[in-house]
Amino acid sequence: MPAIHLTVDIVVFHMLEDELHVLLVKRGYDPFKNCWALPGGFVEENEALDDAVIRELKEETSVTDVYCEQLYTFGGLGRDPRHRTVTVAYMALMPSDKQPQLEAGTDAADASWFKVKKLPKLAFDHADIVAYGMERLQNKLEWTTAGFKLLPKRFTLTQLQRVYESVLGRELDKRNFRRKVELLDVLDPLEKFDRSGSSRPARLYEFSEKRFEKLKDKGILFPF
Amino acid sequence: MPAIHLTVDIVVFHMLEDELHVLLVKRGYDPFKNCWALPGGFVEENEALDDAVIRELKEETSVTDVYCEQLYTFGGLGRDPRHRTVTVAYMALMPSDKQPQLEAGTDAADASWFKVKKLPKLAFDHADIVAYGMERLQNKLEWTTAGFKLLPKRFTLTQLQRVYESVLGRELDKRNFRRKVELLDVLDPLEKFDRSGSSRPARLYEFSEKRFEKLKDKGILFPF
DNA sequence: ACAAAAGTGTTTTTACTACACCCATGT
DNA sequence: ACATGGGTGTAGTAAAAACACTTTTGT
Repeated sequence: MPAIHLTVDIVVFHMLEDELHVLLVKRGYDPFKNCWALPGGFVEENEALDDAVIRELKEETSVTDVYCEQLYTFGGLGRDPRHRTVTVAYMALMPSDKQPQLEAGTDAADASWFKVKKLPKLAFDHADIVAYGMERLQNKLEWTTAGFKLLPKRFTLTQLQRVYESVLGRELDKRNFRRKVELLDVLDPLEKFDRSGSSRPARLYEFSEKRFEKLKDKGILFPF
Repeated sequence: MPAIHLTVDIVVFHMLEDELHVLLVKRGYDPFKNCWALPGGFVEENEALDDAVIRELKEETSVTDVYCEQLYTFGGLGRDPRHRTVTVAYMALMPSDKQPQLEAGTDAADASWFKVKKLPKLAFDHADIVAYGMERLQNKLEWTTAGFKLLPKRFTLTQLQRVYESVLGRELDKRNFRRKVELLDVLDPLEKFDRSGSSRPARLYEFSEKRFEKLKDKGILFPF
């Protein structure tokens, strides 16, 4: 059998202060020592790919139960200067109410969040992987309910709009956005309000899985 | 290093008699001896993933220069009863004017085309892979110019419509389809006609890469 | 009272759907 | 002359885009 090393790398997206961020770890060892890179690591022999992702996420953020999705497998020669390494890239959507404890893992000296608009130089071909993840997230946003997976359980419509704006990289019209959301009919309005701002309180909403399922039954798959 | 075997499997799509077909090979060895399976094989240590696909395609069909695209990596446990095997699935679009010579490869006793509507039982999880490929092709058809890659250089509008109908699995309105194609403005009409039928000859067209590039410059990315 | 974000409708434009007949050729 | 697939236009409907003011709270 050819000695091909198999790893997973994860683009973890997270909303901080109305801006989309990505989790990076500072590498403690060569190659690319002290360089920022995506969290990830080797796949074990008796471990499914998806389980490797869950394990790595837990090791580096102590967070479980986040949405994960496979992106693409990068298998060119010369990705890793030392070995032939093929990596299966994933993205994860971490809700903004989860408080990840960024722990220095085995081969990670440090970890922190970076705005997708201002990323440092990355190790390996990880810049390509992040770009691919962004593209996927942008597409998913318009076809699926991925946007809600970046928000806490209760959120305001403006928060939701900020997710869309930050991911798509452009401003959206408030009224058209809200009409579209209302038409979708997957949000439950609450009798609670966000009073954290210094202006008129904003109504809080919850995403309703039940209503979303009804849409699918009607054949209206992803009206977003 | 964990002993994980890495393979590629390819869903080769091809139009035959106005119907979408998939290439399958009959396995000569266990596991799944005499069972139909997707063409594919092990990735070599000094070979990029994409090159492995090209090599396998050439070995089994003697065809080169076809459009290939990575689909998904299947990495669950127990896919292969003997080893831990991770496979990177690809799809290929073979134009209907390429005449593949289906050769009995090293581990393929036989090879032939099957209508996607009437597939036999497949080895491993290859049925899942074909289903995934179909889904991808259907999506690509509406957003990209993938449809043209299944046709010969010169084709009639009806041929093009048959591709769409066969991939999407439903009939389309002739006039609406033709208006949409005209609006796209990526076809060059020729002063040649297809006289193979026993009725009025149909005008032949060529896909124009130049015009397609212009669309992209205008920001109209994929109007299909 | 004022600053700051929340909330709310209408019009215009554009894309999508449905639908029926004549045309050019081979046999 | 006739059978066969090629070729063409219009009207109705639904979705998308552009656009400005009033409301409610905290300070």
